[in-house]
Amino acid sequence: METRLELPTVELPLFEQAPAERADATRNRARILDAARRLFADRGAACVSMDEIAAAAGVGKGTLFRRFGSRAALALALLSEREIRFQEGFIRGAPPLGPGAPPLERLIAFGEARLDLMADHAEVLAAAEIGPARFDSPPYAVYRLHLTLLLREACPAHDPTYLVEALLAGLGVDLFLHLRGARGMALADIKSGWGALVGSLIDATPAPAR
Amino acid sequence: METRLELPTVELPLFEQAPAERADATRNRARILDAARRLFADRGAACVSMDEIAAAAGVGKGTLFRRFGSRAALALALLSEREIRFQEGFIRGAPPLGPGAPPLERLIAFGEARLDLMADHAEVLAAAEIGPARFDSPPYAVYRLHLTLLLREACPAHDPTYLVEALLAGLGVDLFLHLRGARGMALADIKSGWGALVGSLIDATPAPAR
DNA sequence: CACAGAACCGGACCGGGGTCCACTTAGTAT
DNA sequence: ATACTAAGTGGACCCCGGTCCGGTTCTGTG
Repeated sequence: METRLELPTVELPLFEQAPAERADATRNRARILDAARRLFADRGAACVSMDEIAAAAGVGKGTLFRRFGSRAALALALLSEREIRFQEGFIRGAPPLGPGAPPLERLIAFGEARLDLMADHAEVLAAAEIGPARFDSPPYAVYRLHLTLLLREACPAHDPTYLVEALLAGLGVDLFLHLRGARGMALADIKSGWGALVGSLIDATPAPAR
Repeated sequence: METRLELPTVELPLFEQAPAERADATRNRARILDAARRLFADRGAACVSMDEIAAAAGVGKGTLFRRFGSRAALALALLSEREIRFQEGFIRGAPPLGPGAPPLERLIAFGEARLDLMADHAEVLAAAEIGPARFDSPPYAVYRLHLTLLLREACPAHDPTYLVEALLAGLGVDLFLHLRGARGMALADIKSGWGALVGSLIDATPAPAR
């Protein structure tokens, strides 16, 4: 509770990156990621506690949470590399996933790629996209933007806001696990279901010509 | 560890309901539900712990969990009355929600009624439909069946399995809360989004005639 | 090199959901 | 009325994710 005399320093940061973390911090981050990756692979993500990861990384629990903030964020970090590849696929990649193909085909390809991603990393992904916070994750925001653009292009008649979120809900991890598990669907079935969904959605636009 | 001499009594139960719980158990169940309802209403479902409910009900925590099994199940029980009304609406009620209207209109009405339900009880519902277990809840099974029948009728061309689940995902509570909160959508916007979604879906069927 | 202070560290701690089990009690059979 | 038993009870206990804070270590500065 003291009076500040000096004016707040005017920084001209504009895109200055985070002030560079200390060497030991970087080392610990790597250790943690390694340990987590190993434990998750060995015993299944669901059966590994944060304490165990911390112990395996030779690090205190506080450090672990200081670095990653939450279990979900740690899981997300583990997938970031794969996630980035996926995003680049639909942003800059080759058609039909990337630009160049008609929107419907890009939509289908997007869903199928996302389904492949889930098939490969369902467990970790399930740990990452947990709780209502999943809607605020960076990947979700990217997906949302991508689908919004595609839908605007494909069926400008509708306000895409709800449509986008509903479609993304159809690509959620826990739904995926439910479909694969309790409902016994094969990956291919889900893919063709997705195709039917977006196909119908877009064919139905009162398009001038098909 | 003693030998049973008499043969096991042969009951002829076939649909006999659960062996009738003891009087004190019934009384405690009522107390718990009362306490939970009051606390949820007063302070918001998210801010009430199971210990608090047990204490307010004058009951041990063990009892609480023996009766309801989990926090989610307790929340579900709180909503059962309202839930049953909703279900009767679309099973036996008047059109367009109930039988008699064409499937598309029933689908639209179903979504809107479910959205109303969520708007009224979002908090408790969010406590009830949490985690992957939500797919196994009795209401979910009823919804699934209902949508499956409607879709089979409306667009027999497609396998409804995935479609049903995807549509239901678009009516999930946490998506709802996200839309209302972070995305700032009004209830009416969501409803019209739902209408557009199922509308497109069904119009698109290669129907012989509309 | 010495220093200051920010960034970092680790593990004790917290609250919450869920489980366990020794004890009590409501119904039942005699 | 009495004895028996299965259902019921309650609170101590466990594990887990997440927070806090006193002490430590790195790194820019003089």
